[in-house]
Amino acid sequence: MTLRLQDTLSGETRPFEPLDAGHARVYSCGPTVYGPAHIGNFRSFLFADLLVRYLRYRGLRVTWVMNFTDIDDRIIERARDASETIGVLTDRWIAQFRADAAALRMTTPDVSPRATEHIDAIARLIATLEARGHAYRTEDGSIFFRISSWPAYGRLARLDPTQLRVGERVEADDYGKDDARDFALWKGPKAGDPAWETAIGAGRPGWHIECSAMSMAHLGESFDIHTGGVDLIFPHHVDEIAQSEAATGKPFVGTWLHCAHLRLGGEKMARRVGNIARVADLLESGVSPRALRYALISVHYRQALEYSEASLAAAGAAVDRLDSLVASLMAYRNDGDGDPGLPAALDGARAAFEAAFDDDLNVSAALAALFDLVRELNRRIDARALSSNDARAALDALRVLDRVLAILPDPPSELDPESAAMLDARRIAREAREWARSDELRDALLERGITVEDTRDGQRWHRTEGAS
RNA sequence: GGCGACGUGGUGAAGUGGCUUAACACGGAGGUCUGCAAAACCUCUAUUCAGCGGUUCGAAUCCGCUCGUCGCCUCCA
Repeated sequence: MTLRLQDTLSGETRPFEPLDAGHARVYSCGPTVYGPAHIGNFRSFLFADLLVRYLRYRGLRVTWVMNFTDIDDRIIERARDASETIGVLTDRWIAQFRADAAALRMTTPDVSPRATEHIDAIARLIATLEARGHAYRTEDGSIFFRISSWPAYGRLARLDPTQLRVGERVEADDYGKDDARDFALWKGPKAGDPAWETAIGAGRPGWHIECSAMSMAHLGESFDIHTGGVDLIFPHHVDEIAQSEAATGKPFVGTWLHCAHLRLGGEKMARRVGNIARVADLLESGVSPRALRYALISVHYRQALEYSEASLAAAGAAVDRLDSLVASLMAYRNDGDGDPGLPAALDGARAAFEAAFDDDLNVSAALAALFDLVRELNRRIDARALSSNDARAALDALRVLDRVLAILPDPPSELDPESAAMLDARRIAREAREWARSDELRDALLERGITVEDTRDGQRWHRTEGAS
């Protein structure tokens, strides 16, 4: 069995085969850093994270590029409002994004290019488009892509150009183009706006061309996978394809993957709607970052996902169940011969897990396989069927699957000496059946953020989620 | 107006022609274990897959219609 992915452009689900055998090159449209990303944005970034993690789990080398759009109208506007430079503003929000991403255990991309650091590459790409007759200039120094020069335009979005409701959402055109459907590659200089002096003149890049230039700069003119939210299909990705392929004459991307929206209150989460939630705010209010990650990744990426307090609570409970199992396995001690059925159970779970992910990243089915294993292991723990070595092997197997999911607790760090002493004192009190003293110490440890539970193997402890 | 997606239990959600009289998680009810607590385990919790009609030996799964929800239609992940 191999990984099969559903490509937005062709609509087909087909086996994934990288252009270079054994090396997958992936580009993900990253955030525009004019403010903090919301968890709907993060759903699509975590979907890309899951993809990259699974490709690596499958033994592929992966080069993952996720850009920062650090120049656009909103950034200019915000910087002006705050009387600061766009560099100061975008640095701040990039730092915030990285903190949020780390909290959610998003893999750090191999390259995180910034648009403003690729101005020359962008200018060169535009110059090529001009030379090939796909672009034209307007009086203000802007350069547009001429859609009529590219017959395949719009195929990704399956849009009929004659049916577009031109004018409905298009603001009064600031830049004056030949055809309403043409899009800006380069925006001519405007008083007060940042501009760069380049071989194609002064100005700043349009949005779509950035992603073409940055992906090609780091992954080559043709690469394997391009991800983003469904709302980027049109116009962003449609335009990327047109300008990239018009410039190079080569196929741009092998597989397009698009993540469905996160919803809140039945509607797409969007600043415009006002129904957004932010990572930092949620963590501030005590939400466990792993529960949030679980809530955002636990549904198939092409399925709209409703976010709510209840879904977050359910995710937290599911994560707790995993934590309990991990704690049980770590505390487990038994000198017996071991469970002859264990290897088959572990292998079966792994096979089911992989089959699910191979099927276009069916994470719900993969989680079902994981939780089937959880119940199976708990049963064996209760029955004292495992040996100490079995418990270690089971834990190792869980950690292997977790290379993809990244939802298990971190291996526990050392306890501070004082807490360790309290834990030891409690053990002694329990051996003396001094229950009041035992309960007192349990409460005191809980106040220090350490939850203690008693098992046949003695005490086991874990750090209380959200308290650390 | 155009294009597209979706509608499965109290909730989220797998399953897309027979292996499923429907995974898994959350929630609920009862039980076991236990100094207490917690966890865990066991049993139960959809004769049914928006509605109607059709195809088929057989449909949640294919086709048609109806109803409903959501998304995209120029810079939103």
